[in-house]
Amino acid sequence: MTSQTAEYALRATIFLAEHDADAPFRVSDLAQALAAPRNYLSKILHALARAGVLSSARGPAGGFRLAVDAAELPLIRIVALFDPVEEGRRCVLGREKCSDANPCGAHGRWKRVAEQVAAFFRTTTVADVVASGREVSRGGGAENGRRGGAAA
Amino acid sequence: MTSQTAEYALRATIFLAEHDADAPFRVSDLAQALAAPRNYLSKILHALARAGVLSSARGPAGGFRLAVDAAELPLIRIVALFDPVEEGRRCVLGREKCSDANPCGAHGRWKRVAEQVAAFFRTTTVADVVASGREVSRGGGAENGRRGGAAA
DNA sequence: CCATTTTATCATATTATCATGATGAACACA
DNA sequence: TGTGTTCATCATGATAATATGATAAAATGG
Repeated sequence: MTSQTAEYALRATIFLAEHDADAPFRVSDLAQALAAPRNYLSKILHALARAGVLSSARGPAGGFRLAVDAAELPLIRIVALFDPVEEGRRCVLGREKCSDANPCGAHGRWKRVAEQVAAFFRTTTVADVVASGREVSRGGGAENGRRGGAAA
Repeated sequence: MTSQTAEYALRATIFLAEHDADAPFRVSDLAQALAAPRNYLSKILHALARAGVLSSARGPAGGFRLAVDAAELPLIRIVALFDPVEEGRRCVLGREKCSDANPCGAHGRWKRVAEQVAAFFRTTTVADVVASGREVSRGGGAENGRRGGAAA
């Protein structure tokens, strides 16, 4: 449904929102926490930073952090950077020109479903996901912290 | 949402259901009608035949035709041959183990949407798509026939 | 049996996605 | 200034999806 790349981006952003700390997170820490390839994730994080979703800083005490309010950050803003979400409403049958005016046989039925998918990404914010996650992990949590001062 | 391959399969099957004729359709004719690569489509049609959705015959007067009642043929049966539809209900965040018991923060919201998508493929039949297509093309159709052979 | 028509299949090319390793460039601090 | 830390970027490889071209195998009709 979404590419591996977009999933890494989502998980990284959500992780940063969950662990809002004083210090930013390094790529290595994020890569380990998310079980994602380090340099690959680096490129993704960079793209998120360019898009204004994250902020990045180099050098000691550098790293990535959330640059916007998680409650004002719908998932679509993250996913759309990597996956063609608008085309997500493309024709199920792959017809180039499938529209309300010139619909394929599945158009009406599919449109309703596709709109639900689009709405999910548009209306769900990172804060929503974080809240749902916390709500559920009552008592089970244990999400290891991993971030010392300089980690040693 | 679905792979190119699955889209070709859907369109080919629907085309055959729409143009139910005396004579079967050759790969070349289908490829041209669908604007799909010939040999690639051939493999796809073969897979559909092996799965019992189509029947195939070689030699002169050979080709492909629908092997089952279009009204008894849900789209899932076609798509599932090429795309991992069951995993389509996988976690949006790409977490390996995301379930009702151990959900990610987006699980609840996403589950509802994913179920709608799955239901679309399960409950929509090829006959439904054909019917919707006809209903719409009142007066505009012009779907060029292209098949000399029998047709008439 | 032979020639023709068609599907079936194989070998290979192309492209996009996913990933790794090496190097460059900014930053902090002694 | 210099050294080490970190992000930024480049070059390359691995893999799967998509596609093409050539050939084999079945069917049909002479």
